[in-house]
Amino acid sequence: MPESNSSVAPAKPATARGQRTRNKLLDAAEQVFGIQGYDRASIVEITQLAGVAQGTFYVYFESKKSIFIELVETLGTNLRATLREAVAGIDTRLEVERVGLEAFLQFISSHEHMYKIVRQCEFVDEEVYRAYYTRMAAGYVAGLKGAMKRGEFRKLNPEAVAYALMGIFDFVGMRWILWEGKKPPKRIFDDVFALVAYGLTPDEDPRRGK
Amino acid sequence: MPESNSSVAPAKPATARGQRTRNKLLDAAEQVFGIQGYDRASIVEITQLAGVAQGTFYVYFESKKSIFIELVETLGTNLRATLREAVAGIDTRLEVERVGLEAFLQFISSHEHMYKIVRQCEFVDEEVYRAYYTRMAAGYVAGLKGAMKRGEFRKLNPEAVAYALMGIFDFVGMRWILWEGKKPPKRIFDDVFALVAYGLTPDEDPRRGK
DNA sequence: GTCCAACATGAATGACGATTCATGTTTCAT
DNA sequence: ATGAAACATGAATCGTCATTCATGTTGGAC
Repeated sequence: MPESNSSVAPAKPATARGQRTRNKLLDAAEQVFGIQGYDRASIVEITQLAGVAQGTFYVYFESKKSIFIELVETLGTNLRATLREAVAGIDTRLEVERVGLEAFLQFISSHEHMYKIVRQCEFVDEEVYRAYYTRMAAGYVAGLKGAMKRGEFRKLNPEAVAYALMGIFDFVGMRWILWEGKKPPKRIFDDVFALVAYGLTPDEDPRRGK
Repeated sequence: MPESNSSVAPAKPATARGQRTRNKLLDAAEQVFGIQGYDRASIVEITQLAGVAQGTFYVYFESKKSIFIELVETLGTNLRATLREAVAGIDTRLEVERVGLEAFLQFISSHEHMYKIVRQCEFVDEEVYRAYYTRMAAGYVAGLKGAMKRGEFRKLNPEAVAYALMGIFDFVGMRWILWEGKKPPKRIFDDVFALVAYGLTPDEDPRRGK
């Protein structure tokens, strides 16, 4: 039996040329999806930007949806790996938060299309979208639990805290990096961090806090 | 001169019947945009759900885009009004935060499509999208400044705090109301609030805090 | 150097959907 | 009651796209 295929998922490229073309398509797709959004993005535009013919797209990807999902999952995996590496070896948990925020802002600075791509995903494949956040949250929760157990952090529901912190990062990134086009000034960064660390309530003890 | 029109913006309805039909279309559009997303939503589907003919749509709206924008702006205006009323007359600012969070969660509980509609807006009209958040932030900043001046809140950059808090609310709402389908349990709500009020750092004074 | 799997091509197919338009129907001010 | 403005209709128009396919081209294993 010589393969029963007809329109199954394309195999991974077998040669270097194939790999190169596939990557060109992924890069182009990240641009186009990021700027136009999923539905307005067209395969024509992606292939043109990648410098290949329309049909070539289907040599490497099963569908418009499948390349999009691959993009989202890759971005998520890379972000999580980046954060993991950034905080590896840091021993105080509060410092982990600071460095994590810094690394997050850095990452999205160099992947300007992440936001739009991830948000579009909500409409393309809800499960993939949720997985993006639940996996991120899971990593977070693990760290938070440890810090709470050790008494480094106030004892709160770790998942609630994880989503709250992700929300802060997301919105601060949107406001400054996405809208302003640059990392927030130190003054902003420090104040966000102070809010996370100490909350809105001023300290009674004037020696601590700002 | 009897009107030079041909395809200008439709006038507001002049009769009660017109008003009713227009509202049916807006309601249907909220459903359809919220479920399908902007691009996948079709005028056919909106008019069918509203129980009118396709052509009727263009009696009241200039385009698919214009009804969508009207929806976003109305939702934003209503949310801001709701929050304003909810916190009116509350004198301690921390209590304002608590009640505001509560009211926010309540509002989105009864407008399950808000999230998706607002997020789609990023791709439909970026300016409208930003305005949604900048207007919300502006209201917030005003309140925060006052509380900081009075010493009720730690002195931090009010805009940074506003976006951080909006981020928290947004993500907590997404995680519990959107994904779980119900308001977060009290335990979650309280912990989110505790984080906002006191931060991650545990109190040295064991009398305060959880 | 040959040859074949892998890769590349771009025109054709088939759907779908926003908007327009020519034509009816209803409302209400007089 | 009545006529004109408002409102309602749904078929027709004009584009746009994802995906397929029949056909060429290429690289590297032997």
